[in-house]
Amino acid sequence: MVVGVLVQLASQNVDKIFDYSVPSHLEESIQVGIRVLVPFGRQTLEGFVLEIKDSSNLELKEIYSVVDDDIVLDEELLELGKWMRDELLSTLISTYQVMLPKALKAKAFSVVRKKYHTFYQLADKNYVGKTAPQKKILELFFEKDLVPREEVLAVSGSALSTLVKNEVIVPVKKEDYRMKYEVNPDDKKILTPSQQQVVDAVIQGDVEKPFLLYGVTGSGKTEVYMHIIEEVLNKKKTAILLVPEISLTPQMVEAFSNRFGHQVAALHSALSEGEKYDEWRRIARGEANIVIGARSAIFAPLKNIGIIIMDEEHSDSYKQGDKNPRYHARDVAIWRGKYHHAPVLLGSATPSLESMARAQKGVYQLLTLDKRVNGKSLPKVEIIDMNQEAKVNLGHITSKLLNEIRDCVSRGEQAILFLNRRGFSTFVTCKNCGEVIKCPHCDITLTYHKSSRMLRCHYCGYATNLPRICPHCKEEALTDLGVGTEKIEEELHTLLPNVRVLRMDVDTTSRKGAHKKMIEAFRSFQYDILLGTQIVAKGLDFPNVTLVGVINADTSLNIPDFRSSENTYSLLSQVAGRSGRSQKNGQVFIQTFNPEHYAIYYVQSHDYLGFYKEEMLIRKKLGYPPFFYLCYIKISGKDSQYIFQEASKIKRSLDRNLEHTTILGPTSLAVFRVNNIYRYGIILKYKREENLKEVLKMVQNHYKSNSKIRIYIDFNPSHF
DNA sequence: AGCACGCCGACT
DNA sequence: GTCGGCGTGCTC
Repeated sequence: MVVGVLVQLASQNVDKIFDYSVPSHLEESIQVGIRVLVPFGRQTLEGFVLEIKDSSNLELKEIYSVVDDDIVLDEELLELGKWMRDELLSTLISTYQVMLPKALKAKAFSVVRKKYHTFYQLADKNYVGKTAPQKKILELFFEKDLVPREEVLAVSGSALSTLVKNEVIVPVKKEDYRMKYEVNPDDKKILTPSQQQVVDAVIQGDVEKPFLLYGVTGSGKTEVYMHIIEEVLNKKKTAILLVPEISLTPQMVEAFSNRFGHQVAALHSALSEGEKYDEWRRIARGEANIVIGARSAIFAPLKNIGIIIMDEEHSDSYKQGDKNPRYHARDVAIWRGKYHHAPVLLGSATPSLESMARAQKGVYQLLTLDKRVNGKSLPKVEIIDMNQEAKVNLGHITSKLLNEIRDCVSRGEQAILFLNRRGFSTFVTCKNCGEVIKCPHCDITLTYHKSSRMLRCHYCGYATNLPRICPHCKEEALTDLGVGTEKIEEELHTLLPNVRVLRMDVDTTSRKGAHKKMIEAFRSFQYDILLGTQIVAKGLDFPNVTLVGVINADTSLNIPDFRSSENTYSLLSQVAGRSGRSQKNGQVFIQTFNPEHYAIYYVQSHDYLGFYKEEMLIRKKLGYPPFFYLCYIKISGKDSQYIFQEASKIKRSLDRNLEHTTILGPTSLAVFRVNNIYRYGIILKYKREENLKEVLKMVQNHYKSNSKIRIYIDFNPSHF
């Protein structure tokens, strides 16, 4: 027997199948998708068995051993990996590695850390208990087949040993999973007619086209997901629910566990590697039918998938942008949906422009929930012009907002204050007039480089010295300073000394469980105001919150990225949606230096489609997605001159070989040097370019054994 | 990714 | 003469 093995080395040079012979005593345990230990040059490596054949014409080494007792990658995932490699120009091994929990991504030798737990099983069904304790123990087996050791011990230790000795009951070792969910059963809620329509459409509809569920904040998307999943489970199928990689994942898991019990498995960053591994095992063994998790949960080893749901589908956390394979979970979801003939449901209150454009074209099926389940209208949004206020008030909270907070608290209601830290302090703004300096060629905010005191354009490379005075109002008021939550907290304490403020940001929530505790404390009204960054913007549901204040709407607007308007609109809509979710009407106040900006203006009228239309015009004009595809090529190395020279060569070669593609760059990255590695970027914009992949592969191959230079290719980057 | 081979400069 | 720099190529 001969096996084709892909070794666990993330290098393009060895990303191919190596043949090994299998000693006869291992033949029985060999399967495609199992891991084996093999000699490789002078080293010993783990690899995946991808092929089994009879012979080879090469002289072969023997595999040392088989690592697992079962396959870790099934046929579907093996195939998916090959598709990802071709689609993303990544190595095959990196696609398989991203599918598995890190505990399985072995170095030289894998340490299996499974924990076991003893259960007892009834072996002699005819045995009648001879003593009272024996009878009691046997009663335990009326209800279940496996009884944990503790439960048996709790009755009587000596009776247990007698029964075991007589082989009436036998011990069974099972893997002990670290995750223990507390389940507080929760009844299913009755859907509104429009929610029910969405469920029916997904369950009975055309599985070939993904669904886009556009549902306003508070329209009850989560309940819709639950009903869909229930229907899928009734058909004995399984479900994946993807949620953005943020701290609210555990909340979602809790809600689903309360509804569906222990068949829910969670895969997200709050779990330790060991816990993730345990959950992964439960899924692989078919003990969990619902997987909830962040990006990589899309690779959950479920069989017979009946639905894939992607909540907050616009979230950029679904795109892996920092390492290979640079995949988007949405694309993988659609692939797996096709494979299983299962519907894919993308849900959002602010769909990405790409998805909405596809829905408009009929590539996706559009479903809409435009009403809140509480029957109330969306909160009233008021925009506070900081340009006026800044002249009379040096603080960050306007007198208008302050008065509203005071009123809200005195009514016995709660407020959320949101500090937008996205894109924090990388741009330069004028304290006097709010002017932000932009690139003369690109209509994109210039990035401030503190070290050189220069402003640069990420896109075209334009650079200029930081001017002393504001080009707009001529005042000496340019600043790159931003504010933090601590400063706002201080300000609140001074202005409203008796109001209880809970500050929530990455600093205060980093401790495990801190996030949940804080949410519970706020919900139980131990605080009046929840002050925080992105963390408070999404998904939280506090019935008593009737006021949402956005302290600085502009920061995310000023990021040098073509998606900055979209991200701002989405963020503001999400945070506005925290207000008035229950019986009382909600209000929202947005402080901004750009009251006229459409990304802010449309939040006021809750007019996503209005925003969408206006943003589409701009994308079309500037040649950005969804009208054009983008591909980002990053070139890096230690010798900056050499890297620039090679980057220029690559650009020229692309110019020669690509006909319908706009090629920008090379420009140095915003953070040009990281760990003494210099980095250049080339941006490709194209609609249709038949031989793009081939040409890029050529570039990759040309440099693959050149250790001085590294090439990264990112299709549809979420940002540059 | 390692590791060996091999071809050049600079030193006990 | 030998030690060691790293460019190149190979791993079933």
